[in-house]
Amino acid sequence: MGKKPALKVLVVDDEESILDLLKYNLEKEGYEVKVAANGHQAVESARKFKPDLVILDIMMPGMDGVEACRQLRAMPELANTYIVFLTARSEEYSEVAGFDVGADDYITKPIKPRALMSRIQALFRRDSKGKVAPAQIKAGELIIDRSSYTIHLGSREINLPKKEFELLYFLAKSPNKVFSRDDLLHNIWGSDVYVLARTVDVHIRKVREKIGDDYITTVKGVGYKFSSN
Amino acid sequence: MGKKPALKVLVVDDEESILDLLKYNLEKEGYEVKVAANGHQAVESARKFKPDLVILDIMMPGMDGVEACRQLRAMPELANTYIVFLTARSEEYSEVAGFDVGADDYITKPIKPRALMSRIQALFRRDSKGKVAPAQIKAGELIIDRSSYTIHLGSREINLPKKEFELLYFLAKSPNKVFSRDDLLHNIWGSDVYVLARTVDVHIRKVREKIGDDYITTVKGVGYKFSSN
DNA sequence: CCGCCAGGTTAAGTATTTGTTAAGAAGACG
DNA sequence: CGTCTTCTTAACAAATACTTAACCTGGCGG
Repeated sequence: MGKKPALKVLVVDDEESILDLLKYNLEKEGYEVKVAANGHQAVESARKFKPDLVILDIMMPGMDGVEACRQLRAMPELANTYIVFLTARSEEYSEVAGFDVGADDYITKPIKPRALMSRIQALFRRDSKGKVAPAQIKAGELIIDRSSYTIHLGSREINLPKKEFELLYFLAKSPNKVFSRDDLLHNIWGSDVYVLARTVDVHIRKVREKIGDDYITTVKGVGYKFSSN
Repeated sequence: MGKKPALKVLVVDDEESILDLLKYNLEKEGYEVKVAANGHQAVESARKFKPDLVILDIMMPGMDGVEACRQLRAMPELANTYIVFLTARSEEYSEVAGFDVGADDYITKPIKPRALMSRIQALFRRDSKGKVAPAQIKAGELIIDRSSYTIHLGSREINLPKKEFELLYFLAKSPNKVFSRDDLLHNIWGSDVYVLARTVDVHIRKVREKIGDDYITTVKGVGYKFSSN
């Protein structure tokens, strides 16, 4: 799984306990979180922070959530941002008002952390589906099939562990292009994972052991490439 | 690529405000929309209109959604039509009833326009991949029969509980394709059920216990797949 | 020749993921 | 209601993958 940069979430509520609860849970899930205590702060923070998701309490002193949402929606740089309302169970009326100003979902208090996290992941999931990663790559005798997560070499089916598979897949996706170890680490391990660059060598070796030495070429002093001859 | 004809949606609800809301949003997305206020109108309209999708309120005076669905499903010309139920959040029981009569999805009120549109697009996207749920799947010694909710392994008939059956069926429907635990949860448990991903493991184990270890393969770090060797 | 550098190879320890079991919760059913 | 089944969670065991470190090899400049 190529890790992506952390998704950014802005949480807006006037109750500090709610902010803490959400911040704690979101960060535990790997999101980058900022908080704001009212509508004005929210709008201001959003402009700089450019969150992927704003969780917005409807009832707040000063600028309320609905108005804040309207202003957020007016910011073109937040066109792809999800806005989710927090409402007390009773304030049903707000749902309607909320969707009118472009909210994507709403969450009723009291907050159930696990359900909430699940829901947020579902929101983002839709988004990321739109990627164009070929499901199958062929090169000579080799077929790399992402949907079944298997490799075929001639008639033989080979099962690679995740990292090895991702490594081979990543290289094969751009044949003949050389990637440095750091490129590979960044793209396959993720930007926030700290492992030694030599780890790549070991994985390369294991892949070669399984598919032969013909497909991955070492470019000394630079890195590795997938050769399609 | 030439433009395709607009997809047709029939919305059935006894509340006019709901009809308006859905019609407005669907048309904005480019769908061709017709509405009906009750089950009878729905069935009648569907016969002529041949919608690609019917959004059907469960609770309606006169013929209710479940019965309407049954009648719609009985129309051969609607074999490829999706039927989605609208339910109030509380009427959980209806889910079961709904799927029994052949609904493809359900949506809880209150309606969240953007989320709903996303979901509908996802439905149609699935369609274009050409997946029509087969009633019977065979693989080696194994026969999975959806209509009787049983499986046969060689000459032995096995009864699986619902979740285990759905899990096996879902995997077998796309042989060799790997699904993450989250994929499985969302497709089998539903999008608003919050259970731990590890729950899937336990069900997988129970299925394996009954049909043997040969059919479901673990792809470490990724998920499970049905292997059709 | 020698020593150095980059990568190859191996093996061991560590970490992560999955398998398995069991117990309790939640439902179904009479 | 009580009983039985199914579902979910938690805990521990087992399997496998990942990372590191150490050593090996071959090329190349001094």
